Formats: sequence, C-alpha cells, structure tokens
Amino acid sequence: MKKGDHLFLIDGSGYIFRAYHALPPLTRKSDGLPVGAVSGFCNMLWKLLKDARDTDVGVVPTHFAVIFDYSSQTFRKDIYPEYKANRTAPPEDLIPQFGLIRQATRAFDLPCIEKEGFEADDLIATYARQATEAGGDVTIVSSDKDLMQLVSPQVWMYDGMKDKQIAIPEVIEKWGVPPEKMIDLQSLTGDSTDNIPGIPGIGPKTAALLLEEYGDLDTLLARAGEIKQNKRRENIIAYADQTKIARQLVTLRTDVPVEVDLDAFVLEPQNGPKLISFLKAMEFTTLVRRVAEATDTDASAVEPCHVETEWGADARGPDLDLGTAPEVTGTDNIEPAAAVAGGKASDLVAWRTSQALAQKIDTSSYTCIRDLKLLESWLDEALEKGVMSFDTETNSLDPMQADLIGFSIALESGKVGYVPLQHKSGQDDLLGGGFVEGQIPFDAAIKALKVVLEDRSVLKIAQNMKYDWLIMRRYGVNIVSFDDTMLLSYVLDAGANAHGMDALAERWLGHKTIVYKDVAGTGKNAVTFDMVDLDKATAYAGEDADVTLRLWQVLKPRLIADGLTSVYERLERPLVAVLARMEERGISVDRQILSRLSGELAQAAAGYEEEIYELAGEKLNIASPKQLGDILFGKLNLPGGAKTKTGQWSTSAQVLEDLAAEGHELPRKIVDWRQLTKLKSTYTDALPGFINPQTKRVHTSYSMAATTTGRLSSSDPNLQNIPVRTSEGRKIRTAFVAEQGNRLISADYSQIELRVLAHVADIPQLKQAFADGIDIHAMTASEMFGVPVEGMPSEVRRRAKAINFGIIYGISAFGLANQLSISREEASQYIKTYFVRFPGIRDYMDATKEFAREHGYVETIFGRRAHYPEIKASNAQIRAFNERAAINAPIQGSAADIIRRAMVRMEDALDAAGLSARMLLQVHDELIFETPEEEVEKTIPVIRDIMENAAMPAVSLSVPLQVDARAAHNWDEAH
DNA sequence: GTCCGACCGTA
DNA sequence: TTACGGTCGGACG
Repeated sequence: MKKGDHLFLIDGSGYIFRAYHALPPLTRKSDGLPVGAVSGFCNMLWKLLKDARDTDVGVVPTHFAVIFDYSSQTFRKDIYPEYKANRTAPPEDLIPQFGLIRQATRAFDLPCIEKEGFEADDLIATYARQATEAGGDVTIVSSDKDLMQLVSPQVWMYDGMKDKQIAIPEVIEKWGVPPEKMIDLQSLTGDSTDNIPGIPGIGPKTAALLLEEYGDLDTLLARAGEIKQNKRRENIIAYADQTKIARQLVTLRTDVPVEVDLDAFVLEPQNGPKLISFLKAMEFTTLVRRVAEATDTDASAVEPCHVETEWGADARGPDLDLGTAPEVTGTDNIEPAAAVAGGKASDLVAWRTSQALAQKIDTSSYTCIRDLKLLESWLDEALEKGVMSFDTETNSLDPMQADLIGFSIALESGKVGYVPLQHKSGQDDLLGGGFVEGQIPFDAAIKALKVVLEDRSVLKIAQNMKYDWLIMRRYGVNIVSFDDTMLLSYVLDAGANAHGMDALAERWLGHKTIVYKDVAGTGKNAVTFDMVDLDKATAYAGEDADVTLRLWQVLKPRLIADGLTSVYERLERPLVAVLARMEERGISVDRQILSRLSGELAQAAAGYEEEIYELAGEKLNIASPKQLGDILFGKLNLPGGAKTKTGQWSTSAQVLEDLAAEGHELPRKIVDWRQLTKLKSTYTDALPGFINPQTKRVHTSYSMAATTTGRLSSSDPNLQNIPVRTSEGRKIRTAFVAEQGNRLISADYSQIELRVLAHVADIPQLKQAFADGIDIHAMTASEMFGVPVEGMPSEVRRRAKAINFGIIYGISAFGLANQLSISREEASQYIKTYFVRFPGIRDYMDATKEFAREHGYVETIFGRRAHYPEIKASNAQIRAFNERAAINAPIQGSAADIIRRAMVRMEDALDAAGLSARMLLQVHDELIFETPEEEVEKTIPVIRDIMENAAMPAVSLSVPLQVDARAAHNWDEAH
C-alpha cells in the first residue's frame, strides 16, 4: 500500500442487516431459500467493482476487503456485560444468509475478514489506520454512525444502498460535530440499539451544543458544575462515570492484531466463471447475464456451484449436529422469476399454492422411456436442473423383498417419464412371464440412474423416500441429497392433515390420484405391478412423480414461512437413512423358541376352553365379545356393568377382573384364555412369518409420519409392542436373540417424560428429585400424602405413580378414578392435592391449553408442532380430549425428539469410537443394538453418552437424563 | 373382499 | 387420563 492507492472496506455484517430490512424479501425460487440480502450484497459489490475496473474516473479501489463480525462475544462484553444485551435473535429467514454472503464474498475473489473477540468496526478502524499511515486513501462502505469517527481527509464513507458519499462536511451536517468528536458525542448520548447507556436528557443536539461550548468530553465533565440548566448539570455529574464506560464502548480499536496484511487486499481481475457459478446457484439470472457480458464468459457453460446453508441457529440456540441442506442448483425453468421476485416467504407460499391448484395434471402426457439413449438424455437434464422427483414401482410393499419393476422421474410439472424395466407379458403367454419387449436392459438403466441418484448436486424428491432408498440400496445405489414430501407435510401439518400422497394431492393440488386398484385390480384379480400394461403403468407411476414434484413446490417454501426448517433438517431428513439401515439390518428371531411357545400356549388355551364351555353351559366363540357378553350378562345374568359405545356389553379385561374379584370363576378363565391366545396369535404365530427368507432376520418397518406427537411407529411386524409386563409375555422376548458371538444391548431412558415435564413446567421438587437421583414416585407420594419415603407402603407409591402418569396424559378425575378403581370424588381430591403441592403443573397445563387455543397447535422444546384443530370444538367431550392430547404432546413429543436426535448422532459416534455396534430397534424410549461380545464394555458408555446428551446443545435441560443399559444374549435378559 | 369396533400388547 | 398397530368377529356389499 502506497500513496495513491485506495482501500475499500465493506462492512459486511452491517450490510446484511440493513439490506434485510430495507430490501424487498426475495427467495430462491427452486426451494424458497431466502436470499434478499445476498442479492442486494452481490448487486452492490458488482456495481462497486465494475466501476472500479471499467473506468478511470472517480474513486477507484486498488485494494478491497469485506469485513464481518465474528460473533457477539467481543472485548466490549468484558468491559460491559450488558453491551448489545437487548439484541434479539435474527429472524429465521435471515439466518442462512450470513453464510451465503461470506460465500458470495469468496465467489467475488475478495478477502473475507473476521476476527474472534472483535467487531467488524474495529477491524475496519485498524485497517483504515494502517492504510492511511502508508499514505493511501480509504473508503468505508457503510452508513453506520459508529464508523463516522474514522472519517478524515484520507478516509470517507460510502452508503452503498443510497449511493451517497459521507465525508467530513456530511458528518458535521448530520451530527453537528466533526468526526473526531463523534466519540465524545456518542458517549454523551449513549446508543439504545447497542444498549449503551448515555446521560438522560442529552440527545445529539444537546451533546453537540455542549461539545461546541466546552471543546471535548473531559473538559465538559471537569467543568460540569458551570452548566446553568439545573437538571442537565445534575445528570451530567451523576452519570459522569457512565459516560466514561460508554466512551470505552464506542471508541473503535485501531490496534487489532490482524492476521491478514493489507497487501493481500490488492484487487485482481474478476474471475468470471467463479462468480457466475455462485450467482447461478443463487439463481440471480439478471446478475449472471451482466457478469457474463462484462467478463466475456459463456454463462451456459458454467455449472452452478454447491452452496452450504446454515439453518443452524434458531430461537432455541445453536446446534452442532446440523445436516446441511442439499445443494440445489439451477432450476430456472420451474416458473417465471418475475412472479416471485420481491415476494416474502409467505407470498411465495401463496403464489405456489395457487399455481399448484390452477395447473391441471394430465396423466396421458407422460413419456414411456424404453430407449437407453432417451433415458440418458432425461438424466442429463436432471443433472443440469439439479432437481427431480423420483418414484420406484415394485411388486411388493415390503422393501426388503420387492423387486424393482420400473421407476418414474419428473423434471418439471408435467414433464414426466416412466422407465419400465421388468414388466412381464400377459398370463396367456405359453412361456409364462416373459419380459415385455422393448424395455431398457436392467443393469444399463440402473447404471445410468445411479449416477444421478448418487450425485450430491441433484436433489431427489420422493414421497416416503425411505422406501425408495431401501429399494435402490438392494441394487447397489446409495441415494444422497433428497427431500421427502411426506416428511415436509408431517413437519408442517402433523395433526392437521394426512400425509399420504393421495390426501396431499387432493389437499394441495386439487387432484384425485389414480386408484391403485384400478390399475392392478383387486381381490383375486389383483396382479403385481410387473403385470400392468405399459400405458397404465406410465400413467400411474408418472402421476406419482408428477404429483410429488408439484407437492414439493408447494410444501418446501412453507418450511421457511412457518419457521420449521430446523425441525425438518435435524429431526426428520437425517433420520431417513438411519431408520432405513435399521430396517435393513433386522433382528434375529429364534423360530424354535417361538414354535415351542406356540405349542405350549395352544395346549394351555385348549385346557381353558374346555373349562369355559363347561362353566358357560355351552360351546361358544370365546374370541367373540358379542357372544361372550350375551352369555355372561344375558344367560348367566352376572352383574354386568359397562356397555360399549355401540351398546354392546363390554367384556373388557377391567370388567372381567371386577367380576372375578367378586368371586365369579368364568370371567377369570376368560381373562387368562385371552392372554394366552393374544400371545399366540399376535406374537408366536405371526412373528415367524416375518422372518425374511434371504436374511433370516425380521425387518420391521418404521413410519416417521404416523403420529401427531413425533413418535415413530412400527409395523409389519410391530416390534414396539412385544410383551414385557407378564412373565408369560416376556418369554416372547427370549426369542429375539443376538447372532453367535454377539450380544444385544438394550439402552433405555429412565423416566424421560417426567424429566421433560419437570423441565418444561419448571417444577422445583421434581427437578431436585431427578438431580438427586431419588425415586420420583415415592417423592411424589411423600409430598402429597405426607408419608415418609422410608418404609412407604407399596400401595401409596402405586397411587402416586398413577397420578404422575395421569399428569403427563392431561389428567381428569374420571380417568384417574378408573385407573385406580377409586371414586371420582377421591380422584378429584388427589388431583387437587397434587396441584397444591406442585402449583407449576397447573400453570403449565393452563398455559399449554391457552397456547393451543390461540395457535391451533402446541410445540415441543425443539419446535416440533402438533396441531389440534378441534381444540375449540363446541362438543365438550371432544374439546376436553383435545386439551388432554395438547397437554401430552409437548411432553411425549419432546421425549420423541430427544431420542431422534440420539439416533441421528449414534452411528457416527460408534464409528468414531471404532466400534462395530449396529442399532437395530427403537421402542420410544429404548434403543436396541447388536454388537460383538468383546466390544460390549466399550460400547455401552458411548451409547449412554450420546443418549444422555442428545438434547444438547439445542436445548440445555434443567434435569439430567439417565440411561440404563444392559447386554445379554436375548432381549428379555438385556432389558 | 372390505370396513369397523372391541380388545389388548407396548411406551 | 396420552400415543400407537394387530387380531378377531361380524356386518356390509
């Protein structure tokens, strides 16, 4: 740097906030990413640089740098902890733009400067000093008054948004003092935006007057007694110390030990393709064209670069385990830019929604792709666009068994292709099941498809991606970079809408999808998809891809508009592959054990049947509640109590138990018979049928979008309801075994829902009890009934336990009375006592109900929403039910979120520890692993650590989480 | 063949 | 009193 050189310093952080508020909001059209500030920044930089390079008149930079704040932790906080303490978190749609603007800076080939502990202003002050000392001139691109103290004959400011120079006369005009007195002026007035205290009653005008009269701040303070106005004099004397602190805060440091030298700021010629690559990724089409012209670059030959977006910080604090959003690249042709430019996130949503409804779906327009060259051209286009929807067609709903019959892709709404691969000809064919002519050879098609599915720069959109992910895995394809419309809908509308494709198409596109039965037949006429003729298959499969892409266009922008991006990014999308791998691994189930159990159960049940017929006086179908009710309460005239809502006699276990307690023999036998036959039919007989013939293991299927609260559900088979409460039932668990040389590890959260309750409702006694690790139900009983924990009767503890659970479920006197078989009055009294002892619980319940009524949903501690559209129902029963569910959802849902977070982190943690344990199952608060015997000891602490710290750092719970873990040969012993 | 209610297994 | 899925019987077409 030498005389004649000119340094431009851009206040990047200041620009971000100013542009965000001053410029019309703008979102990237392909996915709704907010980019308004990025756009303003790029346009401004381009203008500055273009002038600099094109002309030899005016102010021309030779050196250029963009300066950012590193974080809010600076030396000023050490001087004055309240500094900027009034700042609120940035708006959600501004968050991803911080990182993008840094990437933009690098795309412009400009230095991107920040330093821990210092503000951008201090770095600017330091570099400005260095430059002027070397004889150069400086332009600071900012309009922040905090920087005006730096203005001098060699340094001036430039407001990039108003295109206005700020030199010494402009400072005097605006503030009434020259730049060198700005520090004194700001020390007197303070600054409410930075929470810097000033002297009450002194604003810029008075401050300027005083400085005019007394020269500077020190003189003013020394001679404050001479001030005539009483109030003003008193305040200046009283707050003199405060102004000295303020002076320290507003004075910019010119001695920051910077690491990058001024010489590194020398401006080089623009690298056109590099910049264009970034601008293309941002979809700034106008600027792309300008830059291309100015740098003589062929923009069409430039690939959009990958951009990383940070959805990390939200109102709940920063997070570390953040999956980055998939890189979405040029999709200029999804819709006209003009229609969305300048719109807010919510405008984009409204526009997309109306477009989606307006555009009709024509399933006859789809292309059946039967030629490899044609397929390759479609896939090339997908690579170019960076977005496509994708759907597999198979011959089974079980992804572990299904064969791939074909797949469909959509590149734009209506631009849809179906690729048949393994369709067979009709049953009339003498050879039976020969492949239909003119399908692309299977391996060649997969090979071509694999390139796109495994390319990170192409976003694959599917409805229920876990299924397609598993199918493709079986053909050696690892899908990366995807969105899932089912999960988008789930995050946005759990409890408010269904998330199946048919329902979503109806709701958002006003389109009724082709019914599968109409394509493949029904009942005994049903055929698998490989037997469907190609025209029908193309329409059906193509529609799925078409609908999926259109749904994504509507749903994805709603994430940002509703502030739900982090829920989707952290709790849903990363879990897809984790669950898919768990399903893929399966668990080993010992067929012999089940078979033996089944025999024993059959024998025992048969014995009961004889006795039951005897006692009933006739043969009947014991499994028929109708017949049972008629005999018990009609023929035998037992004192029947309850009726079901359809008017039938209730024969529930509760009713039968009550009768048994009165000494009746038959009801007891029926209860026992029911237990045996339930175990037999639901478990010992059904489970062997789920053993996969190839893997010899049982592969459950997890649904990520089945519950309102965020819990998973398991089906085919349901492995989340394997018996555990009775010793008979537990025998079933002994059939779930580890492979030779391995062990099963079961790790479960202890009392996680009560811990979450203690945290969210902020109950001191509960928190203390968990901190001390004491028996929570005994503590509750002791508080409520005044009984010491020492030697407490088990019945007292049992009641307290029922109440604790009742609280989590949104207690009612009716329900508690039922649960404990006590009167409504007594139950009501218990609840009253509970609320007296733990008043915070009632406050929490009232607040939650109120929140639900106001918003129509409730939230977990991680921001997941559960909707209760009927919370205001006029029917009191429906309303009360919704209120209880709304009270329960944040507790159950927060616990569900915590274990989801643990699962998302678990595989990497085990890998990093060099352990080979495989996560197999999740049962709401429990995770089951299989691991080599010799690794058990090392594995358990790793699992426990991940699970116990799963809420961190997004949420710091005020209660410790406790995980119990054990290893054994089978699930019964491990649990 | 399909749907729904009753019942019961889990957290 | 919360959240699920599976099995069965029985009614409907």
